[in-house]
Amino acid sequence: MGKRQFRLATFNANGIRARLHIILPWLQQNDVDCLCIQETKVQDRDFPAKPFHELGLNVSYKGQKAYNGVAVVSPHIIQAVTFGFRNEMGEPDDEVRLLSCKILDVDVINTYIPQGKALDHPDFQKKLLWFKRLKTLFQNSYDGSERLIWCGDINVAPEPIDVYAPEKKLNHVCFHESVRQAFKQCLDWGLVDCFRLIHPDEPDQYTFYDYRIPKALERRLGWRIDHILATGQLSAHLQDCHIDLEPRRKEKPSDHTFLIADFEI
DNA sequence: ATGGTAGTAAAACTA
Repeated sequence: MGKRQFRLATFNANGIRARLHIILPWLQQNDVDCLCIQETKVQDRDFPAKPFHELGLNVSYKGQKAYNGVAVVSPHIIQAVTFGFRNEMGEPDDEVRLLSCKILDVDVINTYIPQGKALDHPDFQKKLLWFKRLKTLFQNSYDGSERLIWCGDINVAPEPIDVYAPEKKLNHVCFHESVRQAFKQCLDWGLVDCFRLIHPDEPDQYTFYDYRIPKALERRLGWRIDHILATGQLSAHLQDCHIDLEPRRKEKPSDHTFLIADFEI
Protein backbone atom coordinates (compact mmCIF):
# COMPACT_ATOMS: atom_id res chain seq x y z
CA MET A 1 0.00 0.00 0.00
CA GLY A 2 1.61 3.17 -1.25
CA LYS A 3 1.13 6.19 0.97
CA ARG A 4 -1.64 8.49 -0.10
CA GLN A 5 -4.13 10.86 1.46
CA PHE A 6 -7.67 9.79 2.13
CA ARG A 7 -10.06 12.63 2.85
CA LEU A 8 -13.55 11.82 4.09
CA ALA A 9 -16.32 14.26 4.96
CA THR A 10 -19.81 13.90 6.43
CA PHE A 11 -22.75 16.26 6.04
CA ASN A 12 -26.39 16.13 7.06
CA ALA A 13 -27.93 17.96 4.09
CA ASN A 14 -31.47 18.25 5.49
CA GLY A 15 -32.83 17.97 1.94
CA ILE A 16 -30.13 17.41 -0.69
CA ARG A 17 -32.05 19.23 -3.44
CA ALA A 18 -32.18 22.33 -1.26
CA ARG A 19 -28.41 22.12 -0.56
CA LEU A 20 -26.90 21.60 -4.01
CA HIS A 21 -25.83 25.27 -4.02
CA ILE A 22 -23.68 24.41 -0.98
CA ILE A 23 -22.58 20.84 -1.78
CA LEU A 24 -21.54 21.17 -5.44
CA PRO A 25 -19.20 24.20 -5.09
CA TRP A 26 -17.82 22.69 -1.90
CA LEU A 27 -16.95 19.45 -3.70
CA GLN A 28 -15.13 21.43 -6.40
CA GLN A 29 -13.09 23.28 -3.79
CA ASN A 30 -12.44 20.36 -1.44
CA ASP A 31 -10.72 17.30 -2.82
CA VAL A 32 -12.60 14.61 -0.93
CA ASP A 33 -12.25 10.90 -1.61
CA CYS A 34 -15.62 10.29 0.04
CA LEU A 35 -18.51 12.52 1.08
CA CYS A 36 -21.18 10.87 3.22
CA ILE A 37 -24.56 12.60 3.17
CA GLN A 38 -27.57 12.07 5.44
CA GLU A 39 -31.17 13.28 5.33
CA THR A 40 -31.30 13.53 1.55
CA LYS A 41 -35.11 13.58 1.85
CA VAL A 42 -35.67 12.36 -1.68
CA GLN A 43 -36.87 9.13 -3.27
CA ASP A 44 -34.40 7.48 -5.63
CA ARG A 45 -36.19 8.36 -8.85
CA ASP A 46 -35.93 12.07 -7.99
CA PHE A 47 -32.33 12.00 -6.69
CA PRO A 48 -30.23 14.72 -8.42
CA ALA A 49 -27.46 12.41 -9.66
CA LYS A 50 -26.70 14.36 -12.83
CA PRO A 51 -24.91 17.37 -11.30
CA PHE A 52 -22.57 14.98 -9.44
CA HIS A 53 -21.85 12.97 -12.60
CA GLU A 54 -21.13 16.22 -14.44
CA LEU A 55 -18.37 16.90 -11.90
CA GLY A 56 -16.93 13.45 -12.61
CA LEU A 57 -18.20 12.07 -9.30
CA ASN A 58 -19.91 8.77 -8.59
CA VAL A 59 -22.86 8.65 -6.25
CA SER A 60 -24.74 5.88 -4.44
CA TYR A 61 -27.96 6.59 -2.61
CA LYS A 62 -31.17 5.29 -1.13
CA GLY A 63 -33.97 7.46 0.10
CA GLN A 64 -37.67 7.90 0.58
CA LYS A 65 -40.19 10.69 0.27
CA ALA A 66 -39.69 13.61 2.70
CA TYR A 67 -37.66 11.83 5.42
CA ASN A 68 -34.29 10.15 5.96
CA GLY A 69 -32.13 9.04 3.03
CA VAL A 70 -28.37 8.45 2.75
CA ALA A 71 -25.84 8.96 -0.05
CA VAL A 72 -22.13 8.62 -0.74
CA VAL A 73 -20.25 10.73 -3.28
CA SER A 74 -16.76 9.85 -4.54
CA PRO A 75 -14.41 10.43 -7.47
CA HIS A 76 -13.44 6.76 -7.05
CA ILE A 77 -15.39 3.59 -7.67
CA ILE A 78 -17.86 3.06 -4.84
CA GLN A 79 -17.55 -0.67 -4.21
CA ALA A 80 -19.59 -3.23 -2.30
CA VAL A 81 -22.56 -0.94 -1.64
CA THR A 82 -25.19 -2.28 0.77
CA PHE A 83 -28.02 -0.57 2.61
CA GLY A 84 -29.43 -1.12 6.08
CA PHE A 85 -29.11 -3.93 8.59
CA ARG A 86 -29.98 -7.55 7.88
CA ASN A 87 -32.52 -9.21 10.18
CA GLU A 88 -32.58 -12.93 11.12
CA MET A 89 -34.35 -13.67 7.84
CA GLY A 90 -31.60 -11.95 5.88
CA GLU A 91 -33.97 -9.17 4.88
CA PRO A 92 -32.73 -5.58 4.93
CA ASP A 93 -34.03 -3.09 7.48
CA ASP A 94 -33.55 0.70 7.86
CA GLU A 95 -32.08 0.92 4.35
CA VAL A 96 -32.61 4.68 4.17
CA ARG A 97 -30.45 5.23 7.27
CA LEU A 98 -27.35 3.10 6.65
CA LEU A 99 -25.07 2.86 3.61
CA SER A 100 -22.00 0.59 3.72
CA CYS A 101 -19.39 0.68 0.97
CA LYS A 102 -15.71 0.40 0.20
CA ILE A 103 -13.63 3.17 -1.36
CA LEU A 104 -9.86 2.83 -2.01
CA ASP A 105 -9.74 -0.18 0.33
CA VAL A 106 -11.37 1.80 3.15
CA ASP A 107 -14.63 0.39 4.53
CA VAL A 108 -17.12 3.19 5.09
CA ILE A 109 -20.37 3.02 7.06
CA ASN A 110 -22.53 6.09 6.65
CA THR A 111 -25.39 6.34 9.16
CA TYR A 112 -28.30 8.61 9.98
CA ILE A 113 -29.19 7.45 13.47
CA PRO A 114 -32.78 8.00 14.68
CA GLN A 115 -33.07 11.18 16.72
CA GLY A 116 -35.40 9.51 19.21
CA LYS A 117 -38.07 12.22 19.62
CA ALA A 118 -38.43 11.93 23.45
CA LEU A 119 -37.04 9.76 26.24
CA ASP A 120 -40.44 8.09 26.72
CA HIS A 121 -41.13 7.66 23.00
CA PRO A 122 -40.76 4.21 21.36
CA ASP A 123 -38.35 5.79 18.87
CA PHE A 124 -35.88 6.40 21.69
CA GLN A 125 -35.70 2.66 22.41
CA LYS A 126 -35.18 2.13 18.68
CA LYS A 127 -32.33 4.63 18.86
CA LEU A 128 -30.64 2.78 21.74
CA LEU A 129 -31.09 -0.49 19.85
CA TRP A 130 -29.39 1.05 16.82
CA PHE A 131 -26.09 1.23 18.69
CA LYS A 132 -26.34 -2.45 19.67
CA ARG A 133 -27.14 -3.44 16.09
CA LEU A 134 -24.19 -1.40 14.86
CA LYS A 135 -21.81 -3.04 17.33
CA THR A 136 -23.10 -6.44 16.20
CA LEU A 137 -22.54 -5.38 12.60
CA PHE A 138 -18.94 -4.41 13.41
CA GLN A 139 -18.37 -7.70 15.25
CA ASN A 140 -19.92 -9.89 12.58
CA SER A 141 -18.70 -8.21 9.41
CA TYR A 142 -15.26 -6.87 10.38
CA ASP A 143 -12.38 -8.12 12.49
CA GLY A 144 -11.09 -4.72 13.61
CA SER A 145 -7.91 -4.83 11.55
CA GLU A 146 -9.62 -3.24 8.55
CA ARG A 147 -9.44 0.39 7.68
CA LEU A 148 -12.99 1.10 8.78
CA ILE A 149 -14.73 4.45 9.16
CA TRP A 150 -18.14 4.86 10.76
CA CYS A 151 -19.50 8.34 10.22
CA GLY A 152 -22.63 10.38 9.88
CA ASP A 153 -25.30 12.11 11.91
CA ILE A 154 -25.02 10.04 15.09
CA ASN A 155 -27.42 12.25 17.08
CA VAL A 156 -25.32 11.98 20.26
CA ALA A 157 -23.20 14.61 21.99
CA PRO A 158 -20.70 12.26 23.66
CA GLU A 159 -19.49 14.59 26.44
CA PRO A 160 -20.60 17.79 28.22
CA ILE A 161 -18.04 19.71 26.12
CA ASP A 162 -20.02 18.68 23.02
CA VAL A 163 -23.16 20.71 23.71
CA TYR A 164 -24.01 24.16 25.03
CA ALA A 165 -25.53 24.28 28.53
CA PRO A 166 -25.06 20.54 29.10
CA GLU A 167 -26.52 20.76 32.61
CA LYS A 168 -29.86 21.59 30.97
CA LYS A 169 -29.64 18.75 28.44
CA LEU A 170 -29.54 15.75 30.78
CA ASN A 171 -32.99 14.62 29.63
CA HIS A 172 -32.42 15.36 25.96
CA VAL A 173 -32.53 12.40 23.55
CA CYS A 174 -29.11 13.41 22.18
CA PHE A 175 -27.40 13.77 25.57
CA HIS A 176 -29.16 11.49 28.08
CA GLU A 177 -26.78 9.19 29.98
CA SER A 178 -28.31 6.11 28.36
CA VAL A 179 -27.63 7.26 24.80
CA ARG A 180 -24.12 8.48 25.60
CA GLN A 181 -23.35 5.08 27.12
CA ALA A 182 -24.86 3.21 24.17
CA PHE A 183 -22.63 5.24 21.84
CA LYS A 184 -19.55 4.58 23.96
CA GLN A 185 -20.21 0.85 24.16
CA CYS A 186 -20.34 0.84 20.39
CA LEU A 187 -16.95 2.58 20.20
CA ASP A 188 -15.56 -0.03 22.62
CA TRP A 189 -15.53 -2.45 19.71
CA GLY A 190 -12.48 -0.51 18.55
CA LEU A 191 -13.27 2.93 17.15
CA VAL A 192 -11.82 6.35 17.90
CA ASP A 193 -13.53 9.76 17.74
CA CYS A 194 -11.34 11.47 15.12
CA PHE A 195 -12.32 15.01 16.03
CA ARG A 196 -11.40 14.61 19.70
CA LEU A 197 -8.16 12.89 18.77
CA ILE A 198 -7.03 16.12 17.10
CA HIS A 199 -8.84 18.57 19.39
CA PRO A 200 -8.92 16.85 22.83
CA ASP A 201 -10.54 19.66 24.81
CA GLU A 202 -11.58 22.44 22.50
CA PRO A 203 -15.00 23.78 23.51
CA ASP A 204 -17.58 25.37 21.19
CA GLN A 205 -16.82 22.97 18.36
CA TYR A 206 -20.24 22.07 17.03
CA THR A 207 -21.56 20.43 13.86
CA PHE A 208 -25.22 21.36 14.34
CA TYR A 209 -26.99 24.62 15.13
CA ASP A 210 -30.77 24.50 15.46
CA TYR A 211 -32.59 26.79 13.01
CA ARG A 212 -35.06 27.71 15.70
CA ILE A 213 -32.47 29.38 17.92
CA PRO A 214 -31.82 32.92 16.68
CA LYS A 215 -28.16 33.63 15.89
CA ALA A 216 -27.23 30.19 17.20
CA LEU A 217 -23.81 30.22 15.51
CA GLU A 218 -22.84 33.66 16.78
CA ARG A 219 -24.01 32.68 20.27
CA ARG A 220 -22.25 29.30 20.06
CA LEU A 221 -25.47 27.43 20.84
CA GLY A 222 -24.78 24.16 19.06
CA TRP A 223 -24.19 20.44 19.31
CA ARG A 224 -21.37 18.15 18.18
CA ILE A 225 -23.56 15.26 17.02
CA ASP A 226 -22.00 14.43 13.64
CA HIS A 227 -18.96 12.22 13.95
CA ILE A 228 -16.16 10.38 12.17
CA LEU A 229 -15.02 7.25 14.02
CA ALA A 230 -12.08 5.20 12.80
CA THR A 231 -10.47 1.87 13.65
CA GLY A 232 -7.10 1.89 15.40
CA GLN A 233 -4.83 1.41 12.44
CA LEU A 234 -6.60 4.23 10.57
CA SER A 235 -6.81 6.65 13.50
CA ALA A 236 -3.07 6.15 14.01
CA HIS A 237 -2.66 7.77 10.60
CA LEU A 238 -5.14 10.59 11.15
CA GLN A 239 -3.57 13.87 10.00
CA ASP A 240 -6.38 16.31 10.65
CA CYS A 241 -10.04 16.57 11.56
CA HIS A 242 -12.03 19.77 11.51
CA ILE A 243 -15.47 21.33 11.23
CA ASP A 244 -16.09 23.45 8.13
CA LEU A 245 -18.72 26.11 8.80
CA GLU A 246 -19.12 26.99 5.11
CA PRO A 247 -22.76 25.72 4.98
CA ARG A 248 -23.68 28.23 7.69
CA ARG A 249 -22.23 31.19 5.84
CA LYS A 250 -24.16 30.74 2.59
CA GLU A 251 -27.60 32.10 1.86
CA LYS A 252 -30.14 29.43 2.69
CA PRO A 253 -27.74 27.99 5.28
CA SER A 254 -27.91 24.42 6.48
CA ASP A 255 -28.39 23.52 10.13
CA HIS A 256 -25.53 20.99 10.01
CA THR A 257 -21.94 21.61 8.88
CA PHE A 258 -19.27 19.59 7.13
CA LEU A 259 -16.98 17.47 9.30
CA ILE A 260 -13.75 16.49 7.53
CA ALA A 261 -11.00 14.01 8.35
CA ASP A 262 -7.67 13.47 6.57
CA PHE A 263 -5.88 10.13 6.82
CA GLU A 264 -2.72 8.74 5.36
CA ILE A 265 -3.44 5.28 4.01
C1' DA B 1 -42.86 27.19 30.18
C1' DT B 2 -43.08 27.48 25.31
C1' DG B 3 -41.76 28.38 20.83
C1' DG B 4 -38.67 29.53 17.82
C1' DT B 5 -37.23 27.69 11.51
C1' DA B 6 -36.73 24.81 7.57
C1' DG B 7 -37.60 20.87 4.10
C1' DT B 8 -40.74 18.09 1.90
C1' DA B 9 -44.73 18.24 -0.46
C1' DA B 10 -49.24 19.41 -0.08
C1' DA B 11 -51.44 19.00 5.71
C1' DA B 12 -48.60 17.66 8.93
C1' DC B 13 -44.49 15.70 10.43
C1' DT B 14 -39.69 15.61 11.73
C1' DA B 15 -35.77 17.68 13.55
